Amino acid sequence: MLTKKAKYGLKAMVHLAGVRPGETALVAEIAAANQIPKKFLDAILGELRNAGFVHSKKGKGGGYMLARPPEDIGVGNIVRTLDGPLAPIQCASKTVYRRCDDCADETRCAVRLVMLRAREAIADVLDKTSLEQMRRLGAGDDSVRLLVGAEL
Amino acid sequence: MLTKKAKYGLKAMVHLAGVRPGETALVAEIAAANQIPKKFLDAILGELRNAGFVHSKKGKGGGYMLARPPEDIGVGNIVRTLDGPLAPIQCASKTVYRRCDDCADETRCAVRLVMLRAREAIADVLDKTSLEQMRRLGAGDDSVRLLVGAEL
DNA sequence: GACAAAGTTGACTATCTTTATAGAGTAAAA
DNA sequence: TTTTACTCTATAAAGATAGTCAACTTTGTC
Repeated sequence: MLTKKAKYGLKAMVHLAGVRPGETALVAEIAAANQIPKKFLDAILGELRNAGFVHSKKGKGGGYMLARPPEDIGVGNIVRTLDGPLAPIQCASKTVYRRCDDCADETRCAVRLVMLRAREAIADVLDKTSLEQMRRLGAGDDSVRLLVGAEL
Repeated sequence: MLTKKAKYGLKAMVHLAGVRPGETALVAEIAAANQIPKKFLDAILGELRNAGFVHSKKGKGGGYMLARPPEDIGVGNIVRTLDGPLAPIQCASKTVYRRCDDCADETRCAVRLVMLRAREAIADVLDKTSLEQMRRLGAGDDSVRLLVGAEL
């Protein structure tokens, strides 16, 4: 389950992908537009800044902006930054693998073997979708739908 | 992210799928074999019983057993029982859909539209894998691998 | 057959960690 | 000197786990 942190973070990133390049958006503005508690969003954007996804500027005319064009930002990596690995279980993660302490032989752990496949499936969606594609989905731009996945 | 509850529950179900039909397994036994805190497993098996996945018998010779043959139990439904919907986000769930309060027009919510695809991908793995297939994966039975998914 | 004893699950509480949020105030830029 | 991001602390809810005792079921024994 995606936490609210990642959900809010993704919404904020989509918002930022929607402002004209070079311009900034205020935290208060993003929070109001997306119904996100402002203080929480403060912390989330802080993390995204530390991870290098966004830049910030203080003072009048300040705010947040994307650090890179939205085509170059993968949705999966945003989620990883805020919620940790995509894998449903740590021992099935490729980026932040960690052995389960409650597993004698992990090569034969049925749960892990199934979750490896689940991880693969999730990553296949999130890592192949860019922030820009995600934004267009929400904008009702049908041209991306085929790229991202079948119509539901 | 799968909670420990679901992880432990799945391990217990695999364990139960491994005992001879008609026989039971003790909570203490399952807990020891899989390194699960016994008390926690008590509660988990209680939920699985209420959901109709397992039967329990008290007293000497008692214990837990599967309520149905493991071929008829979907991994996805076990996870749903213990952790709730598979969808990373409630508004993308098909079984327990609930509207996001922080979303004006959900048909245009970029986050939801991406997560619908993620949900689809997860369900495609977990709902098409039976408990028996999962057990065989862990048992090193290669014959199921092609059915369940590509080799990793 | 009655009854105690032992083996089990089941239910209720309590504690600790993580998630989600709020408040008040600090630092920097224009 | 106003406007904005940033930090620090605090609090409430949910998840994860342990402890205690109650309820039930078999099994032996007198």
